[in-house]
Amino acid sequence: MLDTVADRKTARKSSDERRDDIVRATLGLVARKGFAGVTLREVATEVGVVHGLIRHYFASRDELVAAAFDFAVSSELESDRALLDGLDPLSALAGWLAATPENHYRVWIDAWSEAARTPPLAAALDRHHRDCERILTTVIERVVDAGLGASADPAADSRLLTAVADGVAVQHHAVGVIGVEEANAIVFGAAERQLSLEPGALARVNPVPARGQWAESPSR
Amino acid sequence: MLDTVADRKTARKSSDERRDDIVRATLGLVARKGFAGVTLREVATEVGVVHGLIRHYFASRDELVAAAFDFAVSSELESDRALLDGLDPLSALAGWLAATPENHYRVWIDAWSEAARTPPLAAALDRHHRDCERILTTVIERVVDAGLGASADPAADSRLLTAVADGVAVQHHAVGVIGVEEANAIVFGAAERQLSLEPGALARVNPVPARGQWAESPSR
DNA sequence: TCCCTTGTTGTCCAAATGGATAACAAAGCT
DNA sequence: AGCTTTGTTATCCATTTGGACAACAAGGGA
Repeated sequence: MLDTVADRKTARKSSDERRDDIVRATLGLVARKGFAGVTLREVATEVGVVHGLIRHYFASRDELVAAAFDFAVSSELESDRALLDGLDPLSALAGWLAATPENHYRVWIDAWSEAARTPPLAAALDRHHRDCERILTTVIERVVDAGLGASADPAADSRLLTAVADGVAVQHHAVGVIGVEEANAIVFGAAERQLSLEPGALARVNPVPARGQWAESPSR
Repeated sequence: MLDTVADRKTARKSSDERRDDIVRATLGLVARKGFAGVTLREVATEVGVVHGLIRHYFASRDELVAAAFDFAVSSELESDRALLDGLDPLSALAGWLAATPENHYRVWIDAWSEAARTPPLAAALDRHHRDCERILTTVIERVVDAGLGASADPAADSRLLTAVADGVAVQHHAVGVIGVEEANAIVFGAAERQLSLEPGALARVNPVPARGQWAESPSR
């Protein structure tokens, strides 16, 4: 029998592929509806399968959202490591501090509120946050080593700038009182002042390297 | 007949009183379970009534949580205004920037994530955020007028310090990577640097005036 | 005191959700 | 080709939730 287009709908996907689709769809749904708003049936619909199938891959709804968050954490970390290498210190710093995409940050804001009620999520959040601070610390040290700026305590500066970036992201993504240019201006300005860079050093980095984010399921 | 203890359970509360109880209980529940996790039945149980009664005061669940959030915003704003008056500039600044209570901030973090899906909540959040920035701007201007510090652009400094405070609050309340002393130290340090205060000026304010928060239903 | 307003309860209902299970079908192995 | 594994579907179920409604009872005004 010919392998017609109509046959594709019965084509079975490999286990890994399907699992990946489900996780990605879940993550996208988390960004739109929040952790508490994710529904097995909605995930299934998005993937194009019956909701019972999800049970075949994940023992429970909690396990599913945990897997989705883990995926977000690791894929982000992966792209972050990639960002670090192969960029001059100032570009790396600017790229790290620049505003991240909408759905990207929504997941984190949701994670902040859900962490209090979901211990495994809290653990993953803690891990991710420390990783972020550590990465920024390294970037700061590179800037200092290159003689482009100064920092008496890179770890402390990293913590402060992380707070600024998060707070600005809230103003930008959640509250919506500032736009992306203004958000970047505030964060860049704070970093320049804190690290004794020449004013405008970060704003001049162009184009600002964009931090990665998970891709929507590519097969749909 | 005597007004015995047993009679109290049949005592009918005034409309305003009951409504207030419901709103307060809802707000407490929002802090613990998040906006999406609030259930009419749970609110009713906490207040000690049947869940159907809530419908008598609020047309829908959405209206209830909106009312609860409005209450949080206004009661906070009220206590904030009170904080402003009758305090010297530095104490006001320190009191404003100091870490706020746990359940207090949980509501805001939840609001950040829910605002994207609940327009009225987004509106209230926007209003509140601007109020907060304006209040801090005023405090900064008082500090400058008193000759205790400097600010080229109080509104911009207010925005930055608000971001720092929010970001630090996330690290403290949601992620839990820092304690309350460390949180205050970071925010105070940032403010001292940004406003050219003498180092330690804010940390020396003692006792730091505590910002108010809504009270749990007092009748229970 | 009678009555009307309204705070309050108890109960019912349809919809949605997470989970369980049995039948089925596509792959892969021998 | 037969058989086992496992991806997949179609249903079923118990539970929870927001909402609707009728009956009741406490207060307050005439």
